[in-house]
Amino acid sequence: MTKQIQPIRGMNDVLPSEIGVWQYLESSAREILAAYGYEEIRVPIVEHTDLFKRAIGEFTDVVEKEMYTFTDQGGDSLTLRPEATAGIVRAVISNGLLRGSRLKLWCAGPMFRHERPQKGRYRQFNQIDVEAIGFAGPDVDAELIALTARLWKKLGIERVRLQINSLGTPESRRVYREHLVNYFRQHESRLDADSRRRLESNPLRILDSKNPEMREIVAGAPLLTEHLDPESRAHFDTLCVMLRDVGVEFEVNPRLVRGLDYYTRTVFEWITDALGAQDAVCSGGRYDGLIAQLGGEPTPAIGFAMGVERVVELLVQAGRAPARQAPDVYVVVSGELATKQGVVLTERLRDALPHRRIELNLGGGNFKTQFRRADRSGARLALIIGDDELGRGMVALKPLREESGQSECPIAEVASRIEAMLADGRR
RNA sequence: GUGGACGUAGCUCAGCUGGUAGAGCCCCGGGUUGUGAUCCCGGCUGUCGUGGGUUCGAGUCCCAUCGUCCACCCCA
Repeated sequence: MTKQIQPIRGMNDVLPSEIGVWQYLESSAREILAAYGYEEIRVPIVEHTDLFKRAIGEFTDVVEKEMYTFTDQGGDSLTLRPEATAGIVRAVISNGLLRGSRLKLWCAGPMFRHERPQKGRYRQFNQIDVEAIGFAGPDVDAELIALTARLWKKLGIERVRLQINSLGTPESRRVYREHLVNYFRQHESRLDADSRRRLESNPLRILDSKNPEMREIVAGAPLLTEHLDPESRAHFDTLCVMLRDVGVEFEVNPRLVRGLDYYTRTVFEWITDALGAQDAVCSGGRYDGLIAQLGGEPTPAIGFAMGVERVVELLVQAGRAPARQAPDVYVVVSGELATKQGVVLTERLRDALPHRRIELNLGGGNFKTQFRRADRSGARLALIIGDDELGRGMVALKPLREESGQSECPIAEVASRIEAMLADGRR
């Protein structure tokens, strides 16, 4: 035996037994996005490293230590995308799609971050990413959030709640940041090691500390919401009113800070208590400055990313994982002639009943074996093709999920007979 | 990057204080020669994660390494 090759840490296979939930989530999302007028865009998984550095921020954890970066044969530094927005914005600019037009786009696929894996966090993970470009809001903010609420409802997910906040403009945030740093400096002796580090790198994150000992200091800190510029204040107030008007419940969390540098004004996050330490299921916000920062016309925009693995886990926990698709008919063959005819008759059956799942027994096996396979497959009907029956121009049909016995029918009528039996036994 | 727990057949796991491995499920065959899910009988599978060390002897002790899980950091 040669040595087996191991899978890469933090990268998972989605097996056929699990794929049903994924498809359920994807098709539900696809449907709702289409209903809101969003169009799919597909962009590369690899981009120039500089794109992410400029978009996400040079000194964020994602860029500093979590990117899969490599040099290609031409000597360029490339990176596997750690998030989707940067690539989508780049594509919009590269293809000249801006020019005053307004875009509603979505994109789904894998992202890559070199982190230590844990529950709900993997090195290759999937996101459904939605972006509305060219809208200043707050109406689009409200609609986008309503879209996500509608998706949870459609999926039957209840263990999520919405938190929102406003980060204001870059200017007001900078002013606030100074207030915050001043405040924490006064209490520096009481800060834990992580928080002291953040004082330099990202003071806003101290507000988000999970250390209970930090709670008191954090509680006394100045709030971002108290330092918003008037326009951001109005924007946020209107958003809150709109959300109430459409019946989306939310909490304002003045300590909600996003990790990526590009966010401005509205930020939101759907969180759950069902996934251990990883509580964010879907989050995003407004990034009014990013497009200009990447070389496009200054254009306001908002977007969010949904963690597919996390939502899949919520669906599984909620018992919303669809059952594996079983065949409608399993074709059992007996005898040399019947084995040959089995292929032909099954193909004809597929012509006649294209919407039915028909599984032909392949690779031989005696009757007992074939029936066992038929049973395990979950098929509702067994179609029996034997040399005896063929000699008389007949085949046999046996229901596998009910008591009623086996019956014969002429080959010419088999399609309509199967259809009748399947329709008959329906729930 | 840091910390803790764990790695025994395809899967779930047992294996006491060291004496060269077991159960259930799955899979395959059989129980009158063409009929499943129950029942009965039989059968297959493991370099006990990997590499060293201690020992007459290690799945069982020690070290290292890889991997999994959970948490920190950070994030979807």
